[in-house]
Amino acid sequence: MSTDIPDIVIGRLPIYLRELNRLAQEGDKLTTSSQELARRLGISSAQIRKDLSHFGEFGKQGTGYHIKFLIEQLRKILHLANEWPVALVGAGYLGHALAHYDGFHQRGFHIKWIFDNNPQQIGQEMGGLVVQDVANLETVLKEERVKVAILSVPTSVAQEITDRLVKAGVEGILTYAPIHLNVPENVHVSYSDPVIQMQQMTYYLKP
Amino acid sequence: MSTDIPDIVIGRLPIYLRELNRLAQEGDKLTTSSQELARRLGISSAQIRKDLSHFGEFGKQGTGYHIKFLIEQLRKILHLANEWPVALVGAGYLGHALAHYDGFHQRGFHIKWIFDNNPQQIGQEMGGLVVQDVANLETVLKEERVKVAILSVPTSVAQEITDRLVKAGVEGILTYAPIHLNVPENVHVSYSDPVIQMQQMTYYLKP
DNA sequence: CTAAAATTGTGAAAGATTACACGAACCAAC
DNA sequence: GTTGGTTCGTGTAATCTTTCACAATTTTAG
Repeated sequence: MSTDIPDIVIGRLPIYLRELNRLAQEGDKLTTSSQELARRLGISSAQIRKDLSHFGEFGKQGTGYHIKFLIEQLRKILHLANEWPVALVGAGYLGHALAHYDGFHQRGFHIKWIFDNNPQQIGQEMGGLVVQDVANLETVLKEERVKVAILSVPTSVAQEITDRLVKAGVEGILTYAPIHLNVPENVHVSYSDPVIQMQQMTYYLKP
Repeated sequence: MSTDIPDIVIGRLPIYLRELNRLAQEGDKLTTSSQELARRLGISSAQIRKDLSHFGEFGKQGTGYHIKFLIEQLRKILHLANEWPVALVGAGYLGHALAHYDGFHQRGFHIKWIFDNNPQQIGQEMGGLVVQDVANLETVLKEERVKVAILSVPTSVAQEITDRLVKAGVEGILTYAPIHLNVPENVHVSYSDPVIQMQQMTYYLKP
């Protein structure tokens, strides 16, 4: 009931969760249907039902899904019941933007530490936190048992910092560095490179 | 030879291109192989060969691929021969980071305009550009025939700005707003929501 | 109470993607 | 030249993913 669920299914659950939260906030109704979600997300209703069916029977025929109940179920499935403490490495422009983004807090993540190696940055306040010396990375992460980190460092040091994060016990990394990272099998890496996304789009456009 | 190439194949081409550029920069050799690329990117060599075979025969048995030649081919395939002018909408923290990111320029994109609706921001310099009033969005985009835009605006106005971009002729949008955007069929949207990525990872982690 | 409408969960079919494995081509060494 | 080691491109098989379509259940309306 657990490990054989396709990654691609897991990948859609947060999107369902996000839309369900929007529905809950709109506050028009208590329930929704796979069809309504499908219409709002531009995917098929059968896929939504099939995806959810991997985890249980959350709906009711004729009625659909109770919004708040399904939100709770998805939060449990995705291990979002408790807030995840997150370390941010790299306090450049992007790190700055991430530190100030309030979307994390509302959706299960709390950036609690920011690290950089720039003496000009260390000690400065940023998004309610104080930038710490990256030299202390291992100490803090081990002590606080931090499991997830966000990487917004220059490409040249991305692999090196990754190795240090992994050694310090981190098991999930969201990286903005435009390179493939080598990590052990038990560590999950999620990539975000805007240029890759742009280059995928331009294939479909006339120059 | 064109429209029947799977999206998922197109999605990997920029990743190959990125790694090829790294190889070219390292400057050790003139050629590489599907095996070397595969090892460096963590995917199978057969997949790389199959993907490339959709577009032609770029390699040579026994030798592999000429790095610079393959880079040129991929750039053509992805329509990166000429630089794409890009409009950035939203000059908050994230817009700020994007405006200062030099990775665009090096890889085929040039952010040429920044728009915002905040009078405090309008007229200010940002990443070598002057923030313009979003009221002028349509005028500028139509006049300059801008095809791609990056959206870093608050969720509340994302759909509204999207509609305006589409009306002004934009056909590719990279959005950081955490909602699904409704667009006509001919418009391509690429999503980037860090929380979605984090939530996908936490499924695989013990809380 | 009954009939019509809505909606789920799912087995089976269809479709898409990846991996396998091998002939053909090329190179290097002797 | 011939041999041995590489590597590509690709037809086929295997695997994975999506869609279809329908019985079962629930709600709504008369």
